[in-house]
Amino acid sequence: MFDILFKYFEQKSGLTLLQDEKSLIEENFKSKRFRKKQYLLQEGDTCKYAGFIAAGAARMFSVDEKGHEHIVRFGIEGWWLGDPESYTQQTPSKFNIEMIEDSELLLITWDHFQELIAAIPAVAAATKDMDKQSFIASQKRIHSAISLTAEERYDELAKAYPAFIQRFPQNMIASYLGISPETLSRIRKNALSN
Amino acid sequence: MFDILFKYFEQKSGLTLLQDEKSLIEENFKSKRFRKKQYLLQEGDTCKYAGFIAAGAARMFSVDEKGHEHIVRFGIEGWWLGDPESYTQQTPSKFNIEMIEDSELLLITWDHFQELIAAIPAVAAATKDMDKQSFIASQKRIHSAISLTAEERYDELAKAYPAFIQRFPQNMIASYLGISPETLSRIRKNALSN
DNA sequence: AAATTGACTTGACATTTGTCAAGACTGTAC
DNA sequence: GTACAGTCTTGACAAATGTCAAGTCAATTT
Repeated sequence: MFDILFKYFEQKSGLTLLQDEKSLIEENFKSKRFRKKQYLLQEGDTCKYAGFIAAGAARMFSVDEKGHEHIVRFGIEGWWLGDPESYTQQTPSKFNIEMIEDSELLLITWDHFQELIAAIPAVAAATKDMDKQSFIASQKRIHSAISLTAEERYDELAKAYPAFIQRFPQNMIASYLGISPETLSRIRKNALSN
Repeated sequence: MFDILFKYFEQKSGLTLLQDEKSLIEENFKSKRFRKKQYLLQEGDTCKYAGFIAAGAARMFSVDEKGHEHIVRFGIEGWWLGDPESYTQQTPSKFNIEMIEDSELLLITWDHFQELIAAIPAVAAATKDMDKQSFIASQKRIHSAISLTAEERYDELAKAYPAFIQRFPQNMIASYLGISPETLSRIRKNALSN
């Protein structure tokens, strides 16, 4: 069950983990099962754990005054969950993280993560790479948001992450794109005739 | 002129730079003046240098098929310029970086930056922090883009970066927010009566 | 000083997107 | 098997935003 995590660190870092290092990782993460609709983080709470998704899927979202949900991020196997701001600074989060499917998460606190980074070069390198890639991906999404129409944003998502389209309900995809479910339904309808 | 850069590394890292380290930094960066409207990076070129803004201001933007510009990022004194994707992977960029004012930049190639990171703990720590903060800031902007109206996005920007509002022309602020200059003009007009 | 350019505003109108309400359909719970 | 909740679709209409064109103003150039 930790294998996917070891593989992640090794691939991202380009290094190989020693047996000792693997043991250290296992000691610092704790594995936990989540049922669909269960929360890893709720608005107002501090993000105590970052979670590596060994299996399953989740979403991070906010809820506005009108009760509308806005999905900031999806996560599937091999991705990380957590509100970076709340996690690194231990401040209350504005977001919720909820499982979309039954999931298996590997959890770690900020302090334990810092220990691993200090002790294991592969973890340090992988983390660094992760932050950089996250930033690059975010820039792309910002660029889409300010420069494309709803339909273009949908097409781009379908192309970049086709798995999302099949795996997540349409209303969540709409929320992720920042449009209403009705608009997305109409976009998809139009697409058929093109 | 390098003082602002030294201060940046020290503040971000919480460490103090030794004299040797300062010298090493000076050797690896090169200082260059840019006139207003001059480009640091043009679409299609590879982002050879990252630039630390010692003085001045700039914008990073794309141009779509209709000739419309979309500003992904602003930069002012103490901020960095560069397309992270193009810079770290040395691939052609989709963006342009242009000075909004006469500016003084401290430039460094990717390879030289890696050398500094390896040699100077304060630079390594500051860079790590920078990536994390950039990601957090990006997440906030994504959240605004998908959940707020044009007016709310403007208000948020005015609150978070009041300096931008005074310093940059309205049409650029509009482009940054992903709205037309006319819409921003009307938003500002309405705001007066509230 | 006259001409030119760029930034901003304003009005009229078009287009996109959101909202509300209703209905079809599916899978799940009881 | 029936009821129920969730998801998606569709239509009618409202609201937000974009587009085009014209005009003002200030700064810059000639």
